[in-house]
Amino acid sequence: MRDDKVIAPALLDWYDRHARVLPWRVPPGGPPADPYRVWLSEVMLQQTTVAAVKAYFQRFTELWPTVQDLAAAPDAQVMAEWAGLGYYARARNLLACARQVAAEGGFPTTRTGLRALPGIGPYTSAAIAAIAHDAPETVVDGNVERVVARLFAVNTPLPRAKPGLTALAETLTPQERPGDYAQAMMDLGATICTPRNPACAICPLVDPCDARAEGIAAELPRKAPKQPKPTRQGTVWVARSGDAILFEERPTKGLLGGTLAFPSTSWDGRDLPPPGPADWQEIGQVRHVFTHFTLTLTVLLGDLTGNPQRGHLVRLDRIDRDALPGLMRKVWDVAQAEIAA
DNA sequence: TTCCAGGAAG
DNA sequence: CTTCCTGGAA
Repeated sequence: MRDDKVIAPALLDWYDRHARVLPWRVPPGGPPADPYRVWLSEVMLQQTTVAAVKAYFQRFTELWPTVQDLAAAPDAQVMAEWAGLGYYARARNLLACARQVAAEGGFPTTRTGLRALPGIGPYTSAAIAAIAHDAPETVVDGNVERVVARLFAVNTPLPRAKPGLTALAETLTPQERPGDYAQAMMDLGATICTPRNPACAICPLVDPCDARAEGIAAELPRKAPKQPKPTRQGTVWVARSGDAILFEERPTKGLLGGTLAFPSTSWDGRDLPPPGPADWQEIGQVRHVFTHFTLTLTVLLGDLTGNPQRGHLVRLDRIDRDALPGLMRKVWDVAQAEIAA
């Protein structure tokens, strides 16, 4: 019978030598990390890769070094700085959370207290408690699910396996250095125990790993088959008026909520009229893949011949491509190419 | 070109 | 259980 007690010490020993160096990280065994920086990085890392987050984290901490600074920022500036990172509800929750924390004089120190804040769920609450306060909380992200599924050779497919994997993960969390341990688990998943070709030959946990023993490490965790994505259609209007272009804020709830956009139909079958009178010309199409559907938008360009029905005009030299979400950047690029031609 | 990884909210 | 995006790998 395997002794699970060897797992945490072996992993911590590996982490002391191989911890990833990241802008929001404190070295192994170092002083506790700043809760604000841990929180900001973890929220950005929700559903986002480390590589994509780095530049955004640098920029945010430069603009807003403390949670009080962020709390005082205007909504539109935060949305613009977040543009391109995706899942824009995170940005709205980020600001709501910052304001609540600033009003309360600082971050809660317990997982339960953190869990009550906007945008902080089971993963992020455990991560902040463990990393910033060295609390013995069990952090379970996609990396940890994979490592644990392999260590215990769990064949149940995700997402059904999740509660069991969490329970198994909890049995491994040490009382010593739980913060470093949490980061070590995630580093192991990100660099050694990878989804496709796990580097078992250099893994510090190769010895106790059941999946490795059974030769099924690369097949775990198993996943339920996924449904095909439907395709949706829509129309987007790039409306010119002299040296200005028509934009509008999307409603705060729903897809691309609160972001800056070109006026468009609703994409769910409901037809909306053009934002104003113009001789609309079709100039191309853009394709964009969301989590649950693929969207094809037909791009129309036109010069307004009357007052727009909605939105507001932005002068060409004031348009900031980087303040647009990915889909609207594609639309803008199509329009730019046409305007230049 | 398609496939896939990656948490929270309602 | 459904709704939320993007970029990097295959």
